[in-house]
Amino acid sequence: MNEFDKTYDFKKTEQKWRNFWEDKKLYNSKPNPGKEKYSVVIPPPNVTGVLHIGHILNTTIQDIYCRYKRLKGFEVCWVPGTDHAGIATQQKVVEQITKSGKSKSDYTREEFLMESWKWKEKHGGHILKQLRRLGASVDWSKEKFTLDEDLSRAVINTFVDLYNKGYIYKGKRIINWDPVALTALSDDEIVYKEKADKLYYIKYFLEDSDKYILIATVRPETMLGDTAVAVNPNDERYKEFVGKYVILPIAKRRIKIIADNYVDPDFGSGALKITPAHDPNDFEIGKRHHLEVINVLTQDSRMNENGLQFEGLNIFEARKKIVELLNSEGLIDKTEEYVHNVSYGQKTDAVIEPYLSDQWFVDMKKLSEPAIKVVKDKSVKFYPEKWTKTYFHWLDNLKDWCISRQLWWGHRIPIWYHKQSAKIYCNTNPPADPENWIQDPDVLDTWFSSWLWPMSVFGWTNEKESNSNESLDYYYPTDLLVTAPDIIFLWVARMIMAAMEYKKEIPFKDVYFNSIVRDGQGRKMSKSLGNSPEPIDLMEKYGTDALRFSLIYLAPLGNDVLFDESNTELGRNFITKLWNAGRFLIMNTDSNSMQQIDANDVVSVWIESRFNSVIKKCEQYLTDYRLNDYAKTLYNFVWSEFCDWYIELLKVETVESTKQERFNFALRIYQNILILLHPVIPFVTEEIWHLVTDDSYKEKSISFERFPEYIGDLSNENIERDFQTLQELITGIRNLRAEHDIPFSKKCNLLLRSDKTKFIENFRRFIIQLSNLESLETIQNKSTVPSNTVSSVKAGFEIFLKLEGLIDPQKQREKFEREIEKLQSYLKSINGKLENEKFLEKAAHHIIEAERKKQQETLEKIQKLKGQLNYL
RNA sequence: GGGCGGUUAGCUCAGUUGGUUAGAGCGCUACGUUGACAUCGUAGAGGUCAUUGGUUCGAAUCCAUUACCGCCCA
Repeated sequence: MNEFDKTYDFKKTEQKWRNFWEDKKLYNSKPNPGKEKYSVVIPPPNVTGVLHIGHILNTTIQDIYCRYKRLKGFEVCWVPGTDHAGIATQQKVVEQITKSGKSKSDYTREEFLMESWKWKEKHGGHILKQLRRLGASVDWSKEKFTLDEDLSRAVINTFVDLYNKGYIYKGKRIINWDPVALTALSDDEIVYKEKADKLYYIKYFLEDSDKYILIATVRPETMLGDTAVAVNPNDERYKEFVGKYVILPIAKRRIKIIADNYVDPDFGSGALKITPAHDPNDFEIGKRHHLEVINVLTQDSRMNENGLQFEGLNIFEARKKIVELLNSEGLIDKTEEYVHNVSYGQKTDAVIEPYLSDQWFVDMKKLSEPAIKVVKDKSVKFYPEKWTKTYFHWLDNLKDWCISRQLWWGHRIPIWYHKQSAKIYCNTNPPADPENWIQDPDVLDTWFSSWLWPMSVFGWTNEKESNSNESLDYYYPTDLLVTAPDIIFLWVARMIMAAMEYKKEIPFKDVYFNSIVRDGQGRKMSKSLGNSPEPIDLMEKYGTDALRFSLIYLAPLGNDVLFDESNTELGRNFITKLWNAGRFLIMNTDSNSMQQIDANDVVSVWIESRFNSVIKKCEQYLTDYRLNDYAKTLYNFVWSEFCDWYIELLKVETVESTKQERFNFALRIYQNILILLHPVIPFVTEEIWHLVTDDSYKEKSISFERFPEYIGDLSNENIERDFQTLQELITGIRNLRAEHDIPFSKKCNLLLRSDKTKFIENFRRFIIQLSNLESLETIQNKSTVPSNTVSSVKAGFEIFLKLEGLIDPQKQREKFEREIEKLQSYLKSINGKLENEKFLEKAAHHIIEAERKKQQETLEKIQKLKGQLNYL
């Protein structure tokens, strides 16, 4: 047997148990028809990802459920993996290439992909190593990657299938175009910076009229692509113009004046030039009004052939020339200084151009209907439920999903265009005559593979024969998904859609949206702010279990958690407490045999009753996904009951049972506490488990013990009530001592006035030892007490403490008067209720009874205090 | 602008279907090393539950209003 050191040293143990679990493949799973399964798929982190505190919370929650269900006897399977993160990975590879003095254009697509795979082999999966460190009880043999051969097949087959069903189409859309990198960017790759610009007010004359409308714009160079002028339909100033035409300056084109609610009458002149090719809002307006779309820019942000005499100039030169020309024609009414947000490419620092381009879309309408239904009818349950509102709101306002990305790293779109004809070929296999076709260069959005994840990790490839296999049939649908709420649309909703489309079955039963972890000031953890504590550092400083426990303790269901490094102390201190309790028990136990011992003394019966209710609470909280309550329940029980009271009571010699019986029983309770705590703090509970069990457990893990069961018969209300009285009495005595500055080390003489002589005799030894008394005398109610005592009233007992020195009667009197006053105001509020006829008429019976009882007790206490006051 | 959520002790937060003298951790105060534990023990101080109004015998809890804060979507 190992030794219990004075404090728990996680550095010595964590690695040991991590290896023990992994080497023995304890958490590997295979379909076992004899057992009920519990399956979870990890939200695949990005291969370029590094562990942040949010992952710790997310992973710990999944681990708690996997470990809990294992302890409940389920066949648990937790699948790990990563996604290929198209944009992020490609960026990393480009960075690497740039560092070596080359550029992406020096590589062919194939060469670039080889570099990407090399990068992935070298750096990818780092985050999984970090999750391993966290103790995640995943099945490593099932690790998946979204670019794995079979998962890729699922993606391509799904594209082809949706294309053939007519759900996928190609369309024009405004995207963020980086004119330097020559690629579309996602919104995440853009930074906004404030920029001082000029707002030009340009006169657009009405056709055949000397009236004009003023148009305010910061981008006059795009006016060559204007195809309408829009005003707000409620704007009285322009009502008469709607439906008429203006002549666009310079281009001299005739464009219509339209009315649209989008226009803000208070901005600029209240009239807006509409350039559908160069502004996403204008594009939407253009669609609504069937406007022509005229692109005036090239891919590198120069004026194209539609730029007339300005063709070839970049946007800044063109702007200058156009303003000059307008000025010379007297068409500029005024200019204003204007500060606005301009988007720049994160990497290139180029001004991002909203650019119209061809993209692939999924028509989401039909896919969304079953997805709404299964959440509405609670086949899929959200925890906390409030997120269903966000979910429905999004689905009700669903837009089509743009799935094409101008990248090389990812699943290439299985579309080929015929070189001569306009024919399009869509198939999982390339055309038979590849020389006559060109494949679409784009790849699919990474989420287009993630949305298949709960199916594809179990071997589903969207081929007929893959619809049923041993793994899929056994593990699917999964039981729980734990994820952050910010990807409810990007991921959760789409997984449900894909599952309903292809499996005709939900992908998971429960969805737990974990808290967002913020810093001490409530800011989201972010790399640029540098406010995220490095989880690995915290794990090294406080221990992995301490970090896990602290986060769970602090993260209530549904609220964000503000996390500061010092919070980790909470978990560390708790673990030390738990450790020391075990250490003490072992120090006092001869054998650590695992034999069943029945409680045969009052203290054991009490703790068993208390522990029994803790089991019930823990199970309920786990079922309800109230993890911080689960952690708090155990924290409070271990610290405030097991250690503060039970262990202290254990130290008291009684005649009822031998020391060995008492301590062996205590050890049994303690072992069960370890099992209850194992899901949240796996390392330390495994370590202690091996210290408090005999050699036959040497090769076993606590992970496969049985979760203790709640047994109604073990609850004993009478004994619990007695112990509550005992605790109040002892606290009252200690309190009285503290009030009179009697150090705890000094033994006192005590007198209890009460008729509950039997109670006092039963608990005499406990009262004496836990209050450190020299003597304990009992006298009947109404007996007189010797002078030179200080007193108080607690739990229905009158407590008299004999003092050696002089007593200050004035101080005593004031104390009593204060207390009586407080009780009387309390009594008044109770009387108020009991004298209220409506209360008596309408309140529930047990509420009234409780008030009567309170009234009675308060009256008695006041009486006793008054007696003591008079006695002074 | 639309949607969702929050406001309880100095700080961070619990408070489950309305019925407590409104709780916890940290911090604070006093005392303390009795053979598990100073990463500790014992005791204590500290709150008009954001505002205003309503429903009710009874509101931190339900409804409405206002103020402030946060998130998502445009």
